[in-house]
Amino acid sequence: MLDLKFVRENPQLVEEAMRNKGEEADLEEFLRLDEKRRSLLAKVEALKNKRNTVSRQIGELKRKGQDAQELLAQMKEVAEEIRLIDGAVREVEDKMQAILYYFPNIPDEDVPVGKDENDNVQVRSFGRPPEFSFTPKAHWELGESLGILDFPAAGKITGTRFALYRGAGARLERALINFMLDLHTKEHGYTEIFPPFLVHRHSMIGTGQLPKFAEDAFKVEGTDYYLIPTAEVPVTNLHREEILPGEALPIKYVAYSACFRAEAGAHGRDTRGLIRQHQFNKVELVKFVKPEDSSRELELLVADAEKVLQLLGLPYRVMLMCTGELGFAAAKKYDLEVWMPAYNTYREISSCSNFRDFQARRAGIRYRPDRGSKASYVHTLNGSGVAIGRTVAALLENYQQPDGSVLLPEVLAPYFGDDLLIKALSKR
RNA sequence: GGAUGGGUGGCCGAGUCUGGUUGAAGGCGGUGGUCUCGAAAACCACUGUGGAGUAACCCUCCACCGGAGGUUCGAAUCCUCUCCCAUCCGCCA
Repeated sequence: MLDLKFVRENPQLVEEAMRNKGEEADLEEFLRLDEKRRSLLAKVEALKNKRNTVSRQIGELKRKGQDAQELLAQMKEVAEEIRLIDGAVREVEDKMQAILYYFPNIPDEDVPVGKDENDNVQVRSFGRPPEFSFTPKAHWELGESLGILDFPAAGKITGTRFALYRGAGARLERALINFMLDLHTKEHGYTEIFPPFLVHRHSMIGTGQLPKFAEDAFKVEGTDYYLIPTAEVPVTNLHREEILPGEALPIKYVAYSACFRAEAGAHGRDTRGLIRQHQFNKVELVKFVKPEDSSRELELLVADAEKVLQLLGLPYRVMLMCTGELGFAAAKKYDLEVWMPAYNTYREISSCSNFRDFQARRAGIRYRPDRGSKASYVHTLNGSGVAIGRTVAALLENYQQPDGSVLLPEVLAPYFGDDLLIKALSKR
């Protein structure tokens, strides 16, 4: 959420941000309502002042046992007038709030202006796509022939866009979660959080999933609970409506969670494999930092996520997202894209964003720079560190052998077990 | 699910029965000062947030005692609804 005063004083910047991000909200109506609100406030506050003054007089008179009938009658009218204008003010404010929630965050100045993925800028890359002496198989083919991924079974139990992992597949998923959590806690200084997977509406609003993206979320019928689309939601809201001491910053959390996404509007895309699921696992990094540090902290966050892929030996590239790909709440975003042999291209495996004070304002997360000084909003950042399902897919495809087996990288041995070769079992 | 007790400023904690200078006693913490070679202690002063007016972080006014309504000239205080917390009982992984 943007600051009301910021919008009032910089309408052209808001306009520009909406244009570049491809977002829409009624800025003109908003500014008109703002004027109306202020004129109403001037009126009603003068009346309230009168009411307060006279009410005090009435109290005084009553205490002395004198008659206050005349003032009482007079104030009855004033009270009615106040009630009317207050109602009007609230109506205007509700409308303003509704629009304010729909203004996107302002992109950083170094974010390239662009429309779609073709305008993203590659920042750097790591590793080389492996060369195969055979035609590499897609991960779902490998997974099925190895007996470690069973999509038909998931379809039978639940439906499309769900996966069932079996045997070594299930163990690999679990191993990756632990590998990433250990890396970020032991090497990168994050504190591990295991959050609730269901949150209420205020949390969803706090991080920006609501009200605008309601159709992307799963809501539990008959309750006010939503299945989290990412651990970002519970973990960022951990400090909702709090004032953090300045010396506590930066705060760095890492959390594993299952993630649930309706994937509305993604019909027909990535229908096969692990790439796009209604439920997937993810290890998420979340930071709360001082405003002056957030640009640097984003770079560090990206580096922490990259470390995962480097250790796993997966080729990837770092992309700086253009304005059109930034998303609603982010001011700047890098995507990590991992090489997928069967797709013959790079696919997103991590998304690292700086939200500046956009989420913090919505969620009321502040800090006190020094003891005794005024509280102001923190900056929040988060990024996948990284998506587990897509990592499994990438490992299967990149480490596949001519005979259809998969040889996992050494670094996973402590988590997966010493036998890193996944072979097809003859059983059925 | 049933019963009871609670939610007040950065924190603790009065006030609610008996509505009226109560933005809210007192304490802690914080800031500034006196004292001191310096520090501690003691003492003094200051110390919430948001909004409107304004060139303005001076000032004036308005709002805020979990949240939303209501009664009233006037609500932290009375009424209704709701959320959360604690304890006990029941149920349960």
